Amino acid sequence: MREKAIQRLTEYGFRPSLQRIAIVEYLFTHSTHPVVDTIFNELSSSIPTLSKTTVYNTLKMLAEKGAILQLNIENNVTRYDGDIKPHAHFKCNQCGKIIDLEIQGEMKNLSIKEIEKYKIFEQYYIIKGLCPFCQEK
Amino acid sequence: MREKAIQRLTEYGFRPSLQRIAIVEYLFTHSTHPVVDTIFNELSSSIPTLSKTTVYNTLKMLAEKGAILQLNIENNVTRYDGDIKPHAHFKCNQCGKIIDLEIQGEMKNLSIKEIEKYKIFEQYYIIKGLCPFCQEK
DNA sequence: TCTTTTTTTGTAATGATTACAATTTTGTTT
DNA sequence: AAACAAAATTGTAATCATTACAAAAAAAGA
Repeated sequence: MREKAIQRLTEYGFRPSLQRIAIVEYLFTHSTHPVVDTIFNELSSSIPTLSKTTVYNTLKMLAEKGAILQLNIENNVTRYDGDIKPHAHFKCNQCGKIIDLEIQGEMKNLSIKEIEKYKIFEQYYIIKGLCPFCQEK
Repeated sequence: MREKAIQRLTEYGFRPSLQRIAIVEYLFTHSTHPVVDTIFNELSSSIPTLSKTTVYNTLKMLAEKGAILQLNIENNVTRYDGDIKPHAHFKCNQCGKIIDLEIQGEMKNLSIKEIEKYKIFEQYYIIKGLCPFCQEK
């Protein structure tokens, strides 16, 4: 997993520093759409000098170039995802849980007018509503 | 447009108060994905007693029930959209502009596994990258 | 009209994110 | 290797959108 993290970093033109590798590796091993605070807390034990600013900056930087996905599902927290294949996220308005929904077939088949003129770094689909469990109040 | 706003409100079980009508009507007449501040400022002249909290609360409430769309494209501002047909938004990482991208064909054709178990209130597609203009640096 | 409920309002607090300058680390050149 | 330059990291302080809360106003019901 560490190797994969290094590969992702270099592939997108980032130097694979200790901190960056740890952050990307964390995303690869936790498909939980973690927030900055969680990532920071989890990594602090292995990298005691780690600064939260570094986590913020690194994630932002990586997302801007498309090396990871920045998910703005709620309006108060930013979540991150190491899986950059286009996919969908369901947010339950009741219990707040965020569920990955698998998309069958190619999401790229969405025929968007003149999409070839745009250079795409990130893309994702957001669905909000009530999850099966919360529907039975 | 005022009538359409009232209709949208009652349709989703909200009482059509002066403030609510104005807010929804603003969204209907401005497909610019406005932020709370803009809406508040624009409406203040016609409703001098309007409170920003009302704008916040109203928009949040309406979005939670699917009467309008809450767009969390950037991680620092929430935008709103009166158009609740599923559609896509492109955010240019360079110039920051948000562009509506028309989707041809039914977005609902996205075959998501077990989607019928979920009750959907809001859904939208987000694409980030470089717009045609910014690509020529 | 009186009472109850709903909506709106204003201020104060919260908390995630960023700005910034200093420090450390890494890479390069002589 | 030492010295220098560039890049990355760190910590603190500031910013600012959003929410909490309680009071006031408006609307609905009796």
